[in-house]
Amino acid sequence: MVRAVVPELPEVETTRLGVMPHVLNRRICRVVVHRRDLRQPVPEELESLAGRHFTRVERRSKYLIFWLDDGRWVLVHLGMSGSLRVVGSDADRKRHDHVLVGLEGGLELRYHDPRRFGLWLMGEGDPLQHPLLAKLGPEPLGKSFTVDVLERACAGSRVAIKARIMDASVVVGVGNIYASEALFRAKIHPLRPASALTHGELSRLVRAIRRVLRDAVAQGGTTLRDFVHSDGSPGYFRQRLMVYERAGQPCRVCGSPIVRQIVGQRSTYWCPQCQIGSPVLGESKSSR
DNA sequence: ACTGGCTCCTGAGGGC
DNA sequence: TGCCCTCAGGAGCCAG
Repeated sequence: MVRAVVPELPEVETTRLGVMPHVLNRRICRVVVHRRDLRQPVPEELESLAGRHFTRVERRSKYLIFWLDDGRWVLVHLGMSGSLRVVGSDADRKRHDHVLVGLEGGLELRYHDPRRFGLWLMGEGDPLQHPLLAKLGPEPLGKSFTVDVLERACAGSRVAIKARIMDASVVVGVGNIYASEALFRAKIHPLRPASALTHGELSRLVRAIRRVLRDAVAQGGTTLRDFVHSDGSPGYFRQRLMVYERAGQPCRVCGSPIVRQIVGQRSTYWCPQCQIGSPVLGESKSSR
């Protein structure tokens, strides 16, 4: 029952670290786009990159920024099912390998994305000013994500805290899996209205988000070899999950059955015993 | 200004 | 064995 792993921030960071050493300063021989219809059309400009090379690979939120030697950049988002890997250029192309970046030395950077929710964009200047990046909140592992910042974002908000921490304008990189996991670790009920949390609870939550993401990034490090010369997808790790996808199973701390409910259109899991709090919000009556 | 809901897409898994 | 149905989800966008 291993579901396809959705790339969350740790997976994106692991991808960056895995891909970077193989693509940096290696001349691009050719770019082939097999399917252009991702979330937005893959820019045709991409196919004229032969002769250029990448000088840096950075990450902002779940976006990867590949800097070119002429000042332009390529922005890649993995969406829900995207992955990047480096293979020998003679490796068989798999179904859903949509973008191939051939590099000197017989290597190829390949973008694989069955659901095509991903994104490839090009631009120049400051990528952080791009409309998709300009309004993003702080990086969860950076210094600017503090209790005060979260407290301000939650003040006066009646939204469930789980939805609040998944809002990229509050803090980036907290996807559906890690939102449930962080709330469990902070012992906070996911349905509590954001404004009802105390300073102490928000402080716990900030620490839990950082811990859960940092641990996952650290684990990702052990899978880096899978990014090269592998015919499979990158070996995304599976962190030991405490609640996610464990509905009905005993809580690893107290043994109570884990509860699942749709919150804000997304599956949400929690332990009714460990995560106390009186959700003031009504039942979600989503049709999904 | 907030907030909730819809949308893109395909593969996996369950039921029969 | 095989078909059909449902579900999952990042995040931009839109409407109330």
